[in-house]
Amino acid sequence: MIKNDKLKSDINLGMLIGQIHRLSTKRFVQNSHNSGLDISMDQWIVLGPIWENDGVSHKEISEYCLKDKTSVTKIIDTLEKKNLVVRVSDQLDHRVKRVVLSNKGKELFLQAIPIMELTRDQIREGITEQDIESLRSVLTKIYNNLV
Amino acid sequence: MIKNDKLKSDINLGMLIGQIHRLSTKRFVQNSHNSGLDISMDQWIVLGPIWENDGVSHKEISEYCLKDKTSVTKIIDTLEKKNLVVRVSDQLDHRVKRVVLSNKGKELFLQAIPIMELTRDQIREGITEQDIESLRSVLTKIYNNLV
DNA sequence: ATATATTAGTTGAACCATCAACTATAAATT
DNA sequence: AATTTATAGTTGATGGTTCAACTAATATAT
Repeated sequence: MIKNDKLKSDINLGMLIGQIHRLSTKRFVQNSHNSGLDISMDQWIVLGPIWENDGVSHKEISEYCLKDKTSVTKIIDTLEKKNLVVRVSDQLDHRVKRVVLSNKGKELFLQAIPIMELTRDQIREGITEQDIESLRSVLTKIYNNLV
Repeated sequence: MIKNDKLKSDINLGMLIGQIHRLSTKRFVQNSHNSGLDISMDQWIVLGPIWENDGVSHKEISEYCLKDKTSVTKIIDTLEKKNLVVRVSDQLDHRVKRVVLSNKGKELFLQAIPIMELTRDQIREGITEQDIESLRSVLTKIYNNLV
């Protein structure tokens, strides 16, 4: 049953991607926890553009992180609850909200950088730069098929 | 800042994988919906081993699908609510629960197969078999680093 | 044979994703 | 200038993931 085997192999590829997504997220959170940091993968991802560009809007965060605006709203809700960021209304366009890092947020982000690097090294152990580039290339093709 | 660029590129790779995971899931659900089927990606994934091997246990589903046992419990909860499967206690080992497809479940699964194939074709458009094999190879290495 | 450890599955809480419907504001149309 | 349309962000509902703690049953050790 060639057809069935094909189907199965696709399913497995999809499950592989899903599992890697889950496991790498989990590994980052575990590494953070082992260093006494309380941060989730998605919180880290959303903090990134705020760190790079203090006062960036939800929409910009959304585009940068490839996340839905609803998800961004909710992650910023929890970041705000944890006093890591503050929302500020734009003075010119009252629809947009700009997000600013608190000192606590800056501190956390700085501490999380080496954790991210550690996680990357664990994920990439024994994998060549060529492998990574080939991975990135195929993933980009798939991404473009889906966008 | 070589170091920062490296970090950024890793973040992007992780976000790319996350986004592909989300988008392909979304595409499958949309395609299903367009054909009048009500099924999520994870429900489809869990139905797979039950279809292949009627009466398979939670643990076996969990291993096959690379999903946590908690997730499996909850997905089967919703499958059962939708009358697609039934849980049956094992007669020898009273800890294990075996999951059986209902007729409605069989019917849905059969209808979903072409949807999955369509989704695969959309995802793989313009991508060679070699690309896929190289993708699978690198993903497998990453997976092994994380397990 | 009894005590201990392991295994299979469940529950509740916290977080994230998606959808649809919503508010408020700004931009475009006429 | 008034109406319509588009944009930015929020809310509530449903589903999936993880963690930690739990129940119930089996397997192991002494």
